[in-house]
Amino acid sequence: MSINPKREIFASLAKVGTALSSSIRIELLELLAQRERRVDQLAALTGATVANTSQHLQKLRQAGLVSARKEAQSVFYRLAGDEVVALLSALGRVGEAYVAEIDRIVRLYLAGVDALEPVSATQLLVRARKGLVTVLDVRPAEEYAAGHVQGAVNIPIAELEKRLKELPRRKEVVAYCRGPYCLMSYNAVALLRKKGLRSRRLQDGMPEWRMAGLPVEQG
Amino acid sequence: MSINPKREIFASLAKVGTALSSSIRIELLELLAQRERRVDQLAALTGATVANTSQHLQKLRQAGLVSARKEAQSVFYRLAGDEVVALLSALGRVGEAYVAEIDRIVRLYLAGVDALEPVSATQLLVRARKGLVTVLDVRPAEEYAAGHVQGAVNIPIAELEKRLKELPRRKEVVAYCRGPYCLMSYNAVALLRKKGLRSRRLQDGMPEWRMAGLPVEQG
DNA sequence: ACTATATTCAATTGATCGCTTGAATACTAG
DNA sequence: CTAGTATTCAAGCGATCAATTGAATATAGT
Repeated sequence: MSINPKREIFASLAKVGTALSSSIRIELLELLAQRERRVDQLAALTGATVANTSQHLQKLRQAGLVSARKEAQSVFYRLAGDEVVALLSALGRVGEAYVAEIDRIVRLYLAGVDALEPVSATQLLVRARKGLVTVLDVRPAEEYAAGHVQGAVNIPIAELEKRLKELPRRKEVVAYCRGPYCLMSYNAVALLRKKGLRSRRLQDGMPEWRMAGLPVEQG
Repeated sequence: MSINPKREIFASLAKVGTALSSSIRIELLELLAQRERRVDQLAALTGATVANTSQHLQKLRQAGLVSARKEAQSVFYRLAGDEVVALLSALGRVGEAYVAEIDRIVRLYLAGVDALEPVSATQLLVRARKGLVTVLDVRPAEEYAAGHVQGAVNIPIAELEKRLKELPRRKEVVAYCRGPYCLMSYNAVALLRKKGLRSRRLQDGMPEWRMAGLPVEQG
């Protein structure tokens, strides 16, 4: 294979990315995810001018994200396919989960960066064996059953507020979930602090814990 | 919340889109989907300067797509989470399905090879457990060591022709590499077929396999 | 043919992006 | 402390992008 076709593929994917780099275009895609619409309708809904909307739509079409159908004077745009819906969904998950959500939680509940300092796995192991901390697994019960940190208590994040009294108030609670960027433990720490308990996150989650060869229980 | 929360969400999604609007950043993400890497390693792999690579990585971090871990002088970057793998995968799917340019590239470089139906992950899992297929990992040895499909044999693509006799001829060989746009498995299938073995590609690669929670081995 | 409607095209301006260069910072090893 | 390594920062330049404006094209109704 002589030339590097990967480069060209990345460039093409980057064009799709570029199509997603404008908030107006994202909004257009969200609107088109509901049903096909005319240019002027989209312009009215987004508040942009018709010409501007038209240009954005053409960029989206060039990137292969939308397609157009002409009827009388009007042009109806629609999403090019289900893959685009999946892409929007994936984008939403990443965007909301990692940028807005963490940012919101951090600003809302956790003043100061130091307050967020996670506990390392080795620290936790030592302190848990001394009985100094409560280890809290906030994942769903079935994931807990498949394997959890030795001695950890399982209270899924959704039930945490109701079952607060199961946690001893005098010990610090170290919460963990699926991994370093799983949000459940952030929310758990936020909630516990709000309720007056001392709480921190485990630096990593279950996969990393297991991978490090640290003690795991099942059931 | 502020005046128009929807606008803010679109804006934050557009930031993620902007992060995906550069071919270098896409390539960085694909590389990081394999495993965490240092800045200078990524610079060498992409061919960009270290400073430029660093700046791109910071944009990715700002968008919440990657995170960094410092060790000694080095900074190791990795994907922020599984959602990012899903996003990359969705991006690739859109590209594959709808972008004419990618279609052209695929036709240009992969004629005759891409016509072969790929094997899905679940199909492979079932057939591998029955001993019906040989699973072949054609990535470099170090990537294989960092994690590979359970039971897979590792023969890097460069050595495949010399080490053909290591593969049983009566079983079908299912080859995989880094992901849907990694070309090594295409080449592997082409070579194996030329040599008279039955062979197909795995539909996706290692990152998707891992994300699906399918069995992975290390070492 | 004439007019109204819907969309696209073309040209412009200000802003942002990407890349390079050279320096600054952070950490390690001796 | 000094030298070496890894990364980031800051400034600058050319290219690209977003939005506006005004005109051009296409279609339908009269």
